[in-house]
Amino acid sequence: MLNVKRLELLLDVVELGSITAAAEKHIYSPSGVSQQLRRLEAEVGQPLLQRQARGMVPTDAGHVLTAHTRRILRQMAAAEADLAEIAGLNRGSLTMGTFPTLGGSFLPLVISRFKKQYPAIELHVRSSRFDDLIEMLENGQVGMSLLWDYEWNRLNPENFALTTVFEDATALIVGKDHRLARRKQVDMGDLAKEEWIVREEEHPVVEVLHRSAQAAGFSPRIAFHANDYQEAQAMVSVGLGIALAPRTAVVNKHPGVSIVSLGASAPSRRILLAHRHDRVRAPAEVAFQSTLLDVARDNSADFR
Amino acid sequence: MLNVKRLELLLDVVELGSITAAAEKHIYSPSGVSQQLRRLEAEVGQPLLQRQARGMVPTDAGHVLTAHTRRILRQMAAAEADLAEIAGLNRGSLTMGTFPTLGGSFLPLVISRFKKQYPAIELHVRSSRFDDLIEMLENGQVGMSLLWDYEWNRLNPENFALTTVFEDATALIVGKDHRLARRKQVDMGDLAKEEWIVREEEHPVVEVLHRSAQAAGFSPRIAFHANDYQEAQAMVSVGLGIALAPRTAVVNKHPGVSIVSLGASAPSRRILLAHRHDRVRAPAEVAFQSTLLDVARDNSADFR
DNA sequence: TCCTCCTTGAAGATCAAGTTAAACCCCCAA
DNA sequence: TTGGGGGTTTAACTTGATCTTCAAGGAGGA
Repeated sequence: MLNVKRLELLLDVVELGSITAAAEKHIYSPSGVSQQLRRLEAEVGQPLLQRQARGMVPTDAGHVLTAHTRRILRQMAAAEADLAEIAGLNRGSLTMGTFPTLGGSFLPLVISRFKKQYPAIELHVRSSRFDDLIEMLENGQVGMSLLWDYEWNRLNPENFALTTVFEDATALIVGKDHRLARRKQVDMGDLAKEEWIVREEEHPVVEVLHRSAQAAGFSPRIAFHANDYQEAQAMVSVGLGIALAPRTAVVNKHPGVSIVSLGASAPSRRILLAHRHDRVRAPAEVAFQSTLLDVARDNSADFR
Repeated sequence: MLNVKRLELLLDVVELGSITAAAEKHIYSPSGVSQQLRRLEAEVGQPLLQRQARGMVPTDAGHVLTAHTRRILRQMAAAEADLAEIAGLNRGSLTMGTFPTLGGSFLPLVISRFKKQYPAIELHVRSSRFDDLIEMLENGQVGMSLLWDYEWNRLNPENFALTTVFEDATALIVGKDHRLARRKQVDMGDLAKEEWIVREEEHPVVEVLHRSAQAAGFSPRIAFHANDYQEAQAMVSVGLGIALAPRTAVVNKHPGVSIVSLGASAPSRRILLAHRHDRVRAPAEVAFQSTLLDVARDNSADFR
């Protein structure tokens, strides 16, 4: 295959009219340029330049080759320009994962700001459950993903590079007419007599309830198993019981309920952004992470 | 500037799906390929490949770069092909295509003048039918070719670079004693009652007849199918019927016929010179084109 | 669990791309 | 004829990129 550097030299010799001029342009010695041209002619098997008293004149083959060289160099310049565009975030795409409660509250804020800031970048979001997110991260279906953990089952930072986005407190949901509805904050210890509405058994918030109840010295009585936080809020609103939920899960509050802080008496979950350690990240991904953390900082009050 | 060898490696890794496969193709060690890719990524300042459990997948930048690489490599292959062609043709030869009617009238004038002007250049002419000419253009058997089209089936200028040489009017051939033999010009409308002599059914001039007859409001009655214009003229001369022909097809007029202009009442065909867009043309080809256009200009009166 | 396939890193060998220095060629002027 | 100046070429050498080998490490499948 032809050597592009040599082609470029040929082009400059033809355009500038002499080996010396081309050598100056490339900060080479004339001798070096001469040798490269000789090799190029050997490669193509025919003379490309006619040595004349005053400089060089291309042969037919030289003409053809310089014309092709212009195209090749133009194509290479185009390639570099395109790469610069991607690095400059005028182009690119990224795919990220999230889970439902954040997909319905925090993430839309991030996406909205990111799209405003980098309108050219194609953004794909996949919402799934925890185990699927881990799998998608591992096999590369998503480049990064939002995840969560509690203090008793921390994610191992050796498996993924983890960045804490914010702490998502556990809040108490009570009916509008409940005796605690007006309180700013209550303690788990005050709730020993209550009936509870929980998510399906294996849902993590159930464990939050059991652990914090146990810490407060009682064993919760379960009145109802809900399928999602909307259903849970509806049941709370009609007085069937009270419930726990991550703060972000109830940013869209049901009109018939009140949200009360539990302070430090209930554990919070950590919201994390994860990506594979071995993955060299594209500029678009780094930019997205930065936007996401900005939004988290700006809106931290709402999730407390 | 990007290193083409590395680009080629990237392309092969992407296409073959693994570093090992690309290394085998190039008879390199996998380690060497891995190192080159790493350097390429360092050069462009961003990841190009995502290392995955099952092989490699290109990033956005990787996709863009491989696409450009294909073009660059294609361009370089074209350069080498052109050089090989020049080398094989002993400096300054060219091959062109034509079709019979021009090969028997216009083209000899061009060749005669060109040989006088450039005696050192070897000239090859291949005469063939339309479809073969297209194929020979595409696979490089001819560097340029004369072609023709009518207004209802124009050649696509995206496929070939086209230069109009001249318009070849459709003329009427009548016997010496025919009622219209003395006329300078007639209209298709005057020919509704005539018997026609045509070329074989799929010949384009048959379509010219049907279209212009239909435009003039009649359906032509066919008296004879001729194999070439000489035969057609002979049949016309004995009064079997009249015929249509491109003006250039009857520059060598049969003594027993008269040629009458049809003005705008019959469509003319366009005579074109075509060459491949991606072909950088040798000086000999450019010179030939220029001579050809000169001859067309000088002799335009004869083809009208 | 081992085995296999693949990728990566470190260290060294090799060869092409550059250098310098000197010669050469051709035209031109004294 | 001779000398000088533009330019190119050759020879010999240096250097650094590009390969290799060897070894380690990771992930999937029997």
